[in-house]
Formats: sequence, C-alpha cells, structure tokens
Amino acid sequence: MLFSSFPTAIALVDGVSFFAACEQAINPALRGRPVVTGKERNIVAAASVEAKARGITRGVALWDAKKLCPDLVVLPSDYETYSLIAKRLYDIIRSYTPAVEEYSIDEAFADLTGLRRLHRCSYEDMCRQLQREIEAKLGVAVRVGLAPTKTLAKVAGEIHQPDRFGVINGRHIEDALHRFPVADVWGIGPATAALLAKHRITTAGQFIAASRDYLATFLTKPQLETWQELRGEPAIPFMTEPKEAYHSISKVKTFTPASNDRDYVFSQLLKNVENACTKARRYEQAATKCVVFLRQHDFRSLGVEATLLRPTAYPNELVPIVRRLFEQLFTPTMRYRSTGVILGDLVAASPTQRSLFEPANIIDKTRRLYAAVDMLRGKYGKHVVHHGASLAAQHTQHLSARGDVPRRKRLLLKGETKRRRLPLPLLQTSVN
DNA sequence: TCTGGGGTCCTAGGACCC
DNA sequence: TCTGGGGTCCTAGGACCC
Repeated sequence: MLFSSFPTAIALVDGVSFFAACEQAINPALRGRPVVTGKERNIVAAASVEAKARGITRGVALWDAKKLCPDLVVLPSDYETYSLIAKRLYDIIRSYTPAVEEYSIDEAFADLTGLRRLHRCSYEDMCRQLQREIEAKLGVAVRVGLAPTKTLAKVAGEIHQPDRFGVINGRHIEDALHRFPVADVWGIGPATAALLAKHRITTAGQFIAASRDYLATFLTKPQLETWQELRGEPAIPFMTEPKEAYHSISKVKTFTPASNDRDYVFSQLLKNVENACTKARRYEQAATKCVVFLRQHDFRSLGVEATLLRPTAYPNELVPIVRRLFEQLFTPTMRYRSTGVILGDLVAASPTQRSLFEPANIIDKTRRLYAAVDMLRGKYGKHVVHHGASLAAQHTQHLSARGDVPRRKRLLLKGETKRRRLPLPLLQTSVN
C-alpha cells in the first residue's frame, strides 16, 4: 500500500472558523469584522478569522476577548443555522461522490476512490474544484486534506498550504510525517502521546517506523489502527449512513453561582431530564438505563445509575427514579455547579412496550400527553411547556410497587445503594 | 487554560455458570 | 486448608473525538 500513490483517495473537508463564518455568510454586515460565537456560555466557541488575527482563540472568556478587541461582535451559537449550512455543504460533496461521512457539524470525509475517470481529472483537481464550489456557493471557507486514509487526510488538512489545501501522496508519507508531532495525530490524545514519549516516539514519522509487534505490546486496538492508517492502509471504516439512533443521550448544565439549594439543584436536574427525553423521543428511542450525576463546586463528580423496569422516554415516569438517585447523591453541605443525566442503553421505542402488569390506559395517557407537549414545543418553542417542579413529588406510582413482575425485573433500581465517584474524563472534553 | 456540552469505542476484571 | 479449567456476560473506567 505504501508504494502506490493513491490506492484509495480520501478527502477531508473541514469548515474554517465554521460557526463564525456561517454568521458572516448570512449577515453581510459582519463580514470583515471580528466575530465570535458562544455568548450563551460566556466563552468563545468559535472565532472568525478577523477575531483570531486579534489574538482571540477558542475557550477564552468573553470578558478577556472584549478586552483584547473592544469592537468584537459577540453572538450566541445558533446550531440550527449552522446545521442547515452544513447540510448544504454535504450535499455539494455528494454531487462528487456518494460516499460521504458526515463526521461532525463542520467536517466530512469523502471517498473519491475510482472517480478520476468520471470527473476527468486528478484527485487533487477534484478536491480543488470541490473547495472552490463550496466557498463560492456557501460563502464559508473550507480546508481540504487529501490522502490515502482518513487519518492521513486529517494530517493533510493540518499541514495545508495558504490555499487551505493539503495533500499527502502515498509515496511520500514518510516525508510528510517526518516532523509532524504524534500528539497532533487524530486518535492520539494526551495519554497515548505520553505513553509513546516514554518509548521515545514523539513524531508521527517515528511512530510509523516502529514495528507493529513492538507497539502491540503496549498499545490497544484503536491506537494500532491509527498506526496502520498513518502508514497508508485504511483501517477505520467509512460511515456513510446518516445517524438515526444514539447509544446514549446526555444533558448537562452548569449554573452560576454554585448552589446548595436542594430544590434549585433538583429543578436543574429535572430540566436536563426533560431535554434528554425530548431528544430521545425525537429519535423514537427509549432508555433502559438512567445515570444521574452532580458536579460539585470543587469539580469532582458523583454519579449513580438505575436500570429501568422498561424502556421509557417520558419525564413523568423518570422523575421518581431520578428523585431517588438525586437524594442518594445530594449532600446539603456541598455546593453544586452542574447536574447531568445520561439516558443509556437506548432501544427503539415501540408503542407496545410495557410490562405485562401495567395498565395500558396510564401508558397511553402518558404517550398522548407528551405527544401534545412535543407538538406545542415544536410550534411555540421549547420553553412553552415544562414540568412543574411540584410534579416531581407526584407520579410515584407508575413504575414502582408492582409485586408480580418477573423476579429479576422486580427491582426498579439495580445497584441503587451504590455510590461511586465518576472519573473526570466523563465530563471533561475539549472545545467545539 | 481554573475548566462548556455531547458523544463513541475499547478493555480489564469480576460475577456467574458448567 | 494454598484450590480445577474455561466460557460468557456485565460493569466501571479510560481514552478519544468535535
């Protein structure tokens, strides 16, 4: 594989300062001006090229950004709009090849292998044309990386030229990776980079020069796949199907200042539960597992989880469970800064699912109630209807206290008494 | 870097069973 | 009293990504 120049041709298309660029694309008055998004969080989520030129980077507090740049335009993030523009971007890519993986809101992989004849040009020309077309039609700049594998295409995107185009030819992989830090490779995080450094591997070139057998003594499967991809052999599959189901859905929200008010913290948690359920219903999924966690003032997190009697995506059914989990975690002397819920082990929601002994009419009522809620929210915005916190204390009867369900399922909560510390990485991730 | 929100996959080790 | 072997399933936790 290392010897032919393009056994496979993978392009990575990546929006440059995408959120800010979208704002500038739809509002011409903002073009040429320093723009950032992230107003709702008081943190810079994305900075326009102009803002970056003034020294503003992602993750900076808006306060500080304003100081650096008094004429900064600060906007709230508008994901709906960005998604719409992204969709048009993906559609343009699809006019070149059907094999497109929508990797994130501003990033896609395209498999161009075998299309030279069809388009009557080289892969490189194809990519340049694609880039021009996107920028002309959408008014947002994109970076393009072209290489034999996804991982190499990401590297190519990183080492791009001023024209925002980068290419790694299969014959010149070693040259391209010679000085590229292994820590900057897609799939290599801080932990793996540190581990590799112990073995005197700090560049991607050193990484691919090491033997698989040697690396296999201390690396795991995904890391070895990265190694293989860097050598020009595809190892990470292409996911061209659009996402239609989740394995888990989570909602976390930080509030300031931190609080030790039980009702307030619980109402925050409830809001997350509602939002997570709404999303699950939108994808016609239901949760089998529910994790609740609280993050303390000192940034430590505690979580507990419950296994549900039957899959649900309805807050009123989850409230009593969430309440019990919450009570296990909450310590009045502690101040909390955020709450979170994870709906896990999601399954496709089917109208017939209910345990044998539950009255169908109650379940049907619930379903109709939330169908109405979803409709109202769709029509008038998501804040028109919500759970009163008072509702929390009611609705304790539906899922619990059924004596005659099968033995193993009688337990509403499994491991209910367990109280464990959640590792920080669960909540700690990077920007954008 | 005094720290937002939302996901995925992999692995080690224990529980449980024969 | 120092011990059988082996398989499967589940969980907790780690690591990574945008």
